[in-house]
Amino acid sequence: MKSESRYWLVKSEPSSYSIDDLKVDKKTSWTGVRNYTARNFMRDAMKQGDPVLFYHSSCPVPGVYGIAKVVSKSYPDPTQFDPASPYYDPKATEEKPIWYLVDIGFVAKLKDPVTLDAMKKDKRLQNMTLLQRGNRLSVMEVRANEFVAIESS
DNA sequence: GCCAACGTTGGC
DNA sequence: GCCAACGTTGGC
Repeated sequence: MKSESRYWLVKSEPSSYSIDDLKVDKKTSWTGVRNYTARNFMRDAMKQGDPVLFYHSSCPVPGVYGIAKVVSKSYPDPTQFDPASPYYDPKATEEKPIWYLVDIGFVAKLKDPVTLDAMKKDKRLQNMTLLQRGNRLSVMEVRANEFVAIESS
């Protein structure tokens, strides 16, 4: 029996990694997430094939710029073991990793991004986690209807 | 560059 | 286990 997909949103600063970078790379490992809630989503809940909204943050026009999908099972984030990496975590060991990630694959770039401003004005999106006050999660779940509303707009 | 909101750390 | 201090995020 095939399980239902869940829907996700990942944030990235386009100056460090944009939807155009993902289009070129085809897929990338989502390294550097150092928040337990976001880690738990990647480690425990994100499954291969799950659709993902690709959100650009900290840029002139924040918003959803593309569609991606989960293309791997979860596995330990290798940057936690690398002393040269800004994401190095001295408390993590190969035997007892702390941080997990999934690979994200390119699906499509939106012809017109769905801007944060437009999302705030869309009645269908009022309950989105992204729009809740003070939310800073870099990986979060999206409801199916919200995903469709954004993908098809 | 400012600042509100939030997560994490560490002293007690 | 509390909570103040600190660091980070991210929109503006």
